[in-house]
Amino acid sequence: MEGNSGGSGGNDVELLCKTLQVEHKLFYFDLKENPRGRYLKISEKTSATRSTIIVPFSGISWFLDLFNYYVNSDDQDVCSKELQLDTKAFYSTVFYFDIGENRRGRFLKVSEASVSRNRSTIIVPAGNTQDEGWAAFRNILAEINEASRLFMLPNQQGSEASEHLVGLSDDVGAGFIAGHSSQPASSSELNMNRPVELPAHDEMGLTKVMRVDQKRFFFDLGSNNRGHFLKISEVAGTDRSSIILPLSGLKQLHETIGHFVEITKDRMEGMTGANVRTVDPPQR
DNA sequence: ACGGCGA
Repeated sequence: MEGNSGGSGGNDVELLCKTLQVEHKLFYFDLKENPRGRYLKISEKTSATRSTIIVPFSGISWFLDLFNYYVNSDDQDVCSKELQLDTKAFYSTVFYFDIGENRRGRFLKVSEASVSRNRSTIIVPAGNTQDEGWAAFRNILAEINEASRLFMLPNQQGSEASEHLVGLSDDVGAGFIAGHSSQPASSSELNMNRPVELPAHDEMGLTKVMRVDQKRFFFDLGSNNRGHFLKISEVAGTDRSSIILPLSGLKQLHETIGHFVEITKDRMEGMTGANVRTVDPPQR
C-alpha cells in the first residue's frame, strides 16, 4: 500500500508530531488530517521493527482515559479493556488493551483490529519510574488531546471554527466493552481518573448565540472524559432546555439541517436578514 | 542494550 490512493496517508497534513522514548523504544505520535477527518497515528519503533496503530480522532480522549486508568490503578486491579470506535457508517475499529508481564517487566499491549487494516499492535513498557512508560505515554496523549481542542478555538478566525468541526466529526460514537474481566467496564471506574495536571477537561471551548425572533439558542462546545459534545440550548423567557449532541453526530446534524435548508429554500428566500442572525457571545 | 505481540 505505498500508492497514493486509499490508506497510505502519505499526503495527509501533519498537525502535530511528538516523540517519546521509553527504554529503548521510540514512539511517534502524529496527529494528521485529510479530507475525511483527523486521526492520530502512533508508531512504535525499535531498531528492528516498526508497528503502527491508527486512532480515529474521536478515540484520542478514550485512549487518554484508558492510559489514565492503567497509570492510576493498582497493579493487581487492572484488567483488559476493549474500546470500540465506529469510524464510518459501516466500519468499526476495536482496540484491545491487555496487560502482560515477562522478565523484562510489565507492558501494555494495544492492538488495533479493523476491517480495513491488518491487525496491528504496539507494546508500551510500564516503565520503572513515575514518568517513564505508561505515564509518559499518557502525558503525550493529554498534550495531543489538549492541542487538538485548541485547533478549533475561535482565535481570530471567528465563524471559521465551526466549519472545522464538521471535518472533525467523521468519526462516529464510541463505547467501552467489558474486557475479559468479570466486571463490566463501567464509566464510573474510568471516572476515578485524576488528571490533575490537565487543564479543566469539561470547560466549554466555544460558544455561539443565535437569535431567532424572541428565542435565543446557545451552542456550547464542550468535552468531558467521555468525549466531545455540542450542547444546544433554547432559551425563551425563563425556560431553558438543552440537547447534548456527541460531536460524533455533528456531521449528521449538519447534513440533516442541510436537507431541510434545501427543501425549504423557496420559503426561506428573503428571510436571511434581520430576524435571523448568529453572533459570537461577549467575551468573559 | 533489551523484549513482549503473532504470523
